[in-house]
Amino acid sequence: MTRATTAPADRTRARRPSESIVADLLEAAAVEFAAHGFAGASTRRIAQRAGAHQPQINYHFTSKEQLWRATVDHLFTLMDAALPALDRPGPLGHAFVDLLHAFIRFSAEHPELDRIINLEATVPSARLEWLVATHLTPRFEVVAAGWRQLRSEGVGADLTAGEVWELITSFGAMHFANAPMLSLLGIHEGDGRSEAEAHAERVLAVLLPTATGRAPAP
Amino acid sequence: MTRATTAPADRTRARRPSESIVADLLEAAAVEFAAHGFAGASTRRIAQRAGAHQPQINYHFTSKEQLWRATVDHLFTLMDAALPALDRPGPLGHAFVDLLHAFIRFSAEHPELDRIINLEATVPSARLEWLVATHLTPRFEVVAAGWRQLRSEGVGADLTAGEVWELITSFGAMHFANAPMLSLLGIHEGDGRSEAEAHAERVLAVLLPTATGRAPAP
DNA sequence: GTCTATACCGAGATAGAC
DNA sequence: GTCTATCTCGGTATAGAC
Repeated sequence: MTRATTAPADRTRARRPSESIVADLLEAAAVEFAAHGFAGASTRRIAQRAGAHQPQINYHFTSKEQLWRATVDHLFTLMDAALPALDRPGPLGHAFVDLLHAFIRFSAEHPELDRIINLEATVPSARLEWLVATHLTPRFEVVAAGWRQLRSEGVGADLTAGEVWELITSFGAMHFANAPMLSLLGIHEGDGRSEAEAHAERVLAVLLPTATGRAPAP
Repeated sequence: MTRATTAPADRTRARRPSESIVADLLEAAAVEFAAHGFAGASTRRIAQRAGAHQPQINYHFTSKEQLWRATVDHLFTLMDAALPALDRPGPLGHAFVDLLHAFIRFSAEHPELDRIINLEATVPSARLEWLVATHLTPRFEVVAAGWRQLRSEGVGADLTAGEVWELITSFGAMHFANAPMLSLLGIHEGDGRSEAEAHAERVLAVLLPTATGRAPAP
């Protein structure tokens, strides 16, 4: 493949038509940052994975740090597009169930976001502060308000909003973020779409044990 | 402090009496590996934190990789010393409750181990294979056998052994491993010893909702 | 066993031709 | 905007005096 011109084809990497380089760099950066963390990831490898040259990262993103932030922004944009709103018309419980299913499904398809968040979560840093203030806090507020409303209606397990958030982001997302380890352990049935739905039901069995016709599997 | 000899005191680091260097290096390595991952941690910083010189790491541990494995071994040794056995005399349910309390308490006191595991869990590697085969699989087998026994006695929520393992290691341990993020989010009340007990009760409320006089808080 | 000096490599970032 | 060449820095590991 790679075009058959008269020029030597054994170039380090075929020249790119310059169209989607930024998008390709963001996608490659998500994989590398998720796999090795900010410090461990290298811009050389990111560029190589995207079929670009390393200095193009500095040209398009100024610095490695800016590339990291753009990558996180990009992944959250993808996630928002995949999640339904919580304040739509109809029963809040149904909206909550749908939101959780969509979140788990997204975590299965894009484990990179949860991995990146977990990699930053353990040590204070400017990146973590930015991540929490920019992306996590606003979303937590929405979920927390929804959960408190549900609880005031007598629905849901006896858990605080914070505990619900922790349960969803740890137990819910870790199943896919840590898939390589769980696979070696013999847990993790397979990455099929049905696996995401099954896992969402597991989480819901804990959060909404008796609500809206939902019950623990027999 | 640091001894007042005639020699210049502004040495990079005071000379060590050579007694506990290995132990100090292991402790420093746990902190640095937990904070930055294997690739992101640097042997220079580890040595500096331990009050040693960087080449001493290669002398005592041969390589960075061997230092990492020794660090993991060390942390698991600490954990084993802090956990009660599951097959002691008496009701298995009680032993299970005690084990979980001790595990959560250890996770609160030594969040480094869970952090190191999570940092490796997301990408296949020789280190991950070693970690799972050497340390995780044997312990998982014990917990899984205990859980299946409990279930056969009609005790415990309707969860597989794998799901119980995931719940404990993610929701149970993440509360302390990700404390910096949760603190910025406004979750996480404080690191007190009572916080560990409270969190263990939360996990048990999910795992053993109705067993042995245990019930969800009113 | 400890410490200094250093070899060697790969990192991020920049300059400048194209 | 792209690409090559290169600067500078920090990484791991090793040699050899003490």
